[in-house]
Amino acid sequence: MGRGKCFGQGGWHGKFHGRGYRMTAGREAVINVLSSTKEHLSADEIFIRARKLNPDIGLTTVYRTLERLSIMGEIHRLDPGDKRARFELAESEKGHHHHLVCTKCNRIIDYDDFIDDEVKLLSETEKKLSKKYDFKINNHLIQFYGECKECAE
Amino acid sequence: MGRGKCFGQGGWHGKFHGRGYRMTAGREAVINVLSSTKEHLSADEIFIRARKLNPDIGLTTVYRTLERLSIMGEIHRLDPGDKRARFELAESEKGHHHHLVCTKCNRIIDYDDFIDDEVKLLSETEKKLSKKYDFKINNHLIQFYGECKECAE
DNA sequence: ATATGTGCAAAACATTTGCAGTGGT
DNA sequence: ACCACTGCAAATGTTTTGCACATAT
Repeated sequence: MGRGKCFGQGGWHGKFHGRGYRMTAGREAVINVLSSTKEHLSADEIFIRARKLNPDIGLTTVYRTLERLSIMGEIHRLDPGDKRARFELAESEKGHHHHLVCTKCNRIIDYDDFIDDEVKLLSETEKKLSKKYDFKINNHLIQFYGECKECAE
Repeated sequence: MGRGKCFGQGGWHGKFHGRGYRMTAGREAVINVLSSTKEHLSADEIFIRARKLNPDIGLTTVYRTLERLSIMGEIHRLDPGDKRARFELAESEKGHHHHLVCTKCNRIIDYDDFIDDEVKLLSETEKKLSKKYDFKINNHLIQFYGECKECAE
């Protein structure tokens, strides 16, 4: 998106501005938190870390920023078994991967092994399903559930 | 509850009894609700329907029954974007399928087309992942997100 | 200038829990 | 008779909302 020299790192300013939204200190803090970790953080955990970067930020802003980013397709929202949503930067930022979810401790492990075959099959399936169900597919979620090695009994 | 001489339909009585749990009127109502629909109902929706079968049932019992059934592996818990969990009988009861989730209206469409290729690839992947991450995989969730035809703009 | 973004406190919401009583085995 | 199960009401924890003010463009 060649739009000159003066927009912030990662083009975030442009991503917001281009859609009629504004880049603010609060949003920057949330994005920096998400950019600097591989963990899958909840809104509250993001809030705690973001406050270190910008002590003025409120939890409400974190929620609203996450919603905005989610609508923009820049983050993915994960809903594991426990009832707090978790968030990660979308694939365009971090590389495509799928998840192993531990049903005991709720840990989420990313994997990107064997992804190529999966993605190939999935995109064929997407095509067929789109046609058959007249459904516009934007995204997919692949998760395996089980017990991680720490939780194995 | 007249269950005749042996164990009730579907062997539910036996499934509970065999694990040291009891079959009760409340549980029967919840199971009958789940058995008689293809929809993905929330706890509250199950409660409303179960109350028609058994007016004495309480919402708490619905939640506790769903948790029990989930632990027993008899139902799957789905966590779509909105924040209420939804439930469906496990594959052993209903046939294996995957999901299309509409991000506008939260409708969930089951599909079982093209499932064979998917399942084949998935079970190979499961094997490799289990070994590599020392993770005991019990289940998987495949969902495509997008817009259903009613919501297409 | 102006509409978008914000923090705060209160509300909304699904889900869980404590407890005393009920009921399956 | 025993202990799992129950409903109720209250508690919990997350996410949302109303509002007056602040701020990016």
